[in-house]
Amino acid sequence: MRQSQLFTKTRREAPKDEVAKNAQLLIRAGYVYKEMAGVYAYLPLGFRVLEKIKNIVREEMNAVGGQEMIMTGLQNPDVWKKTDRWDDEKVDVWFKSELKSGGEVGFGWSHEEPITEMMKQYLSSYRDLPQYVYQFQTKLRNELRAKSGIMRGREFVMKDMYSYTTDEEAHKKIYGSVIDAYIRVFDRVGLGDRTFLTFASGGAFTKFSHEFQTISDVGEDTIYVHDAKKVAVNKEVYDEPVVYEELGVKKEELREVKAIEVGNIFDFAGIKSEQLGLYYKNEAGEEMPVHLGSYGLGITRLMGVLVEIFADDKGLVWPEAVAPFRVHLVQLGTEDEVKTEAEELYRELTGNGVEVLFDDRDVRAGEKFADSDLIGIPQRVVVSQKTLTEGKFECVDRQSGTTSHKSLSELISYLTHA
RNA sequence: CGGGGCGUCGUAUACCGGUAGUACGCUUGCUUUGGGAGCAAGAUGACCCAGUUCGAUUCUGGGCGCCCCGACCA
Repeated sequence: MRQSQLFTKTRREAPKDEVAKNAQLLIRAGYVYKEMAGVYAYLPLGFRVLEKIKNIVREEMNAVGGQEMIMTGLQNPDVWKKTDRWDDEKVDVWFKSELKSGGEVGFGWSHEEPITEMMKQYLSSYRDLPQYVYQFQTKLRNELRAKSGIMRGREFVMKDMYSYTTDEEAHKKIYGSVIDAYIRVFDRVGLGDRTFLTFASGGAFTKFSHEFQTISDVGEDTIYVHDAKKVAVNKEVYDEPVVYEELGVKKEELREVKAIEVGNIFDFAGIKSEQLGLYYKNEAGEEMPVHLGSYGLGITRLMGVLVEIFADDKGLVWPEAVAPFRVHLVQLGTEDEVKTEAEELYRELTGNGVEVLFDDRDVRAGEKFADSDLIGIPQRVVVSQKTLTEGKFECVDRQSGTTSHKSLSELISYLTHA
């Protein structure tokens, strides 16, 4: 993409009321636009990052047998009444509205009820099971207080998967597979070494749930990590001896850190199915509740976490797997030779499947470099008289700052194989 | 929801009970071109409502919005 055609612009300063690093940088670099408190639009650059993250998650969910679909944003109150979660006293994040034709609707803050209700149409025999379905949905939550930029908004994108299985045993199998899939997701986006499978409170349904917590000072949670075993315990269940039995670790071996929840997986067992009436017939013809598991992963929050963890004092630094582009091609100067070479390189790279943001604007070098640093694309390739005289291009790694001079063929092989 | 803070061109930031200034951005022109350029000329602003006052962007009250701390976050 040509930067001269990108409608967003970078800014020198962040709006004064944005304090969160993720919001400051994402707004300054033109990735997001704040519509209102806790509600952000994702502009072309931000959209590309989201899509990169989603595609990684999508691949991993498909790999464990997930079937992608999409539920509705508007929800039927009747479904939630069956599980006693329509009442504002029970769920305090509801957005609700009235239909002009009469009656109420809810705005989806979660989807396990509607999906399970829907599944009654399709699951009736053990032969229909197991099924794993997932979606990327915009969740709407009437949070009392939005905060931390895109980390905790009233509107955010989440991947939620649901597993429908015959029994505990089948459930455990997929549950374990999803844990592995999540670990791969966090590895792939570059957070593997600081993201921990964490024991947490199970709420009303089970004794424990599992969270995926990424160590970060901006986190809202306190967890206790066991580095060798790569597991952790959330403070909320820290004192329960059962945890240590399950984990097989000693309390003294843990260290306390701040962390942010990026995923949460949950075992509903048969409870929700019983409430909603989702039963199947087993081989003996007996009616059994379908065993439900729920697997959330915050897509937009993950993007915020990546900003918080990798950004430096010059701006964003994207891990390659989620960067909006692979290469920031920067043309310096407007001489014919430079222009021709830059255009040629742009064609060559895109022709070889490399995603390129081409800064073809007629602005000064300092501004281009500053913008390039701020936008945070992994590789910067500079085309200028300075290196053209030796037939080379300057290549700068955003994260390390390492600079090298490469010929066209070296550059293409470097960018297409690395 | 409890507590605190803040609303001035697009952004940031001054000042003031009496013509609202600066920087960046934007428009036009010339120069400049490897780390957010220079000169010149422009365009653009007081969140809303009420009160006090000869006069309110400024003071008072209410509303709305935004941020932070806490609570909340199956």
